[in-house]
Amino acid sequence: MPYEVDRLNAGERFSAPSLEKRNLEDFSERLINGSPRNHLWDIVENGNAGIIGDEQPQLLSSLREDISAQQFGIAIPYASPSESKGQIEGSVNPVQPAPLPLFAKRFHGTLHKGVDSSVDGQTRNGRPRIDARGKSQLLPRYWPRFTDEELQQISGNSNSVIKPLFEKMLSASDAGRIGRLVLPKKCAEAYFPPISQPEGLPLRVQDSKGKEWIFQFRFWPNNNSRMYVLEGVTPCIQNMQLQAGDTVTFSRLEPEGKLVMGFRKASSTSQSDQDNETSQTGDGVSANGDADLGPSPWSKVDKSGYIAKEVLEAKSSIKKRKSSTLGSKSKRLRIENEDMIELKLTWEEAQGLLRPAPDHVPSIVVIEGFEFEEYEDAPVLGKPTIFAMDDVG
DNA sequence: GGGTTGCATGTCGCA
DNA sequence: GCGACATGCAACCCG
Repeated sequence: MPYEVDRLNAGERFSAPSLEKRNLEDFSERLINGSPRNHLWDIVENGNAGIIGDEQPQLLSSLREDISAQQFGIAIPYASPSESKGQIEGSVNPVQPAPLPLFAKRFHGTLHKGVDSSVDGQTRNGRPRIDARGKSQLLPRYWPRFTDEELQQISGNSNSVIKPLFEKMLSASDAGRIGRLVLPKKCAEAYFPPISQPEGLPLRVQDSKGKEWIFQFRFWPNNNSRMYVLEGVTPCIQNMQLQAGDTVTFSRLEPEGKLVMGFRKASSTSQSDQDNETSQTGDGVSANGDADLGPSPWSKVDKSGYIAKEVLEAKSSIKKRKSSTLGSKSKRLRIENEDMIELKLTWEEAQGLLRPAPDHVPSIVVIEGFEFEEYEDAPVLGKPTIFAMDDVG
């Protein structure tokens, strides 16, 4: 799959310490805000009917919730009229991946695959428009961290492009037997069809091995807000042998519009980065559920975190879940500490990924003997953009 | 009695 | 202070 890196010159550097706080905030917001709107733009521009066009009548009948859902398909992102309008007006890359994790080191391996400067004009500075400030702002822990291998695996050999949407670490209750996966509100509202009734609607999701699941996407009234959940996820979670602390990822196949659910084992994330070793269970079934699919890309994704755990560990995952002595809070702390380590590493790496926004000349500031380049505008972070070609190239 | 469902409540992080 | 989220728990259902 061809890749491009927007406006990234590895040789150029951006002086991170010189970033003003507001610029960093701007920067992240621009990244974050880009995704949902970009997707809507895809739909509007490409006339993408999502998966509805070829979906089961049963599913169609369930999509009574909203006319927009019927038009755009299950995977429609929710966007307010104003947001939609703003997006249409915007100049975005039609196939730009969804929110880029600011310091996601798993993109690291992709970044040197080439630079295609020909697309610079598509997304000015590679940044989504910056209006709708604060809207659709996803917490960093929900930013998807996909490697190119992961993306390729999900999209398979088809011409589909995969759009990372978000990811979520499974809590104890998510991975429990109740079968309810609490969805981050902003993610749910951004990437799932809008629902007006608590009953919600069925949502068809394809897992990483192509198996399709139907979850009930719904919400509960919660104070004056909503709490979005996916119900009926237990079979899927058990099938994937997930447990609390693991991460499920949501992405979307374009142009089909299919929601794709992947996962990442918590225990393999850090270890895999150190080991750089692929493991697969003895029976040929990797822990991500890719059973005997031949040389699956999962099997070679050393850095992706999609690394199989030992088969015994996998088999005992349910028992372990019950016997886990880690409280959810302490587990969360532990995991977030791991993220901090990851963040530190990636920040160093990110130094090489940042470059100043064009048309900005830095002012040199000397602080304690060190020279810093100070920019008024936020840096541009190179990121892998998957682009698809149509019939005419 | 066990499982499921729907809501309430506590905690935490962010503005 | 408020919103989001994790989880507790009571009500309900079903075998």
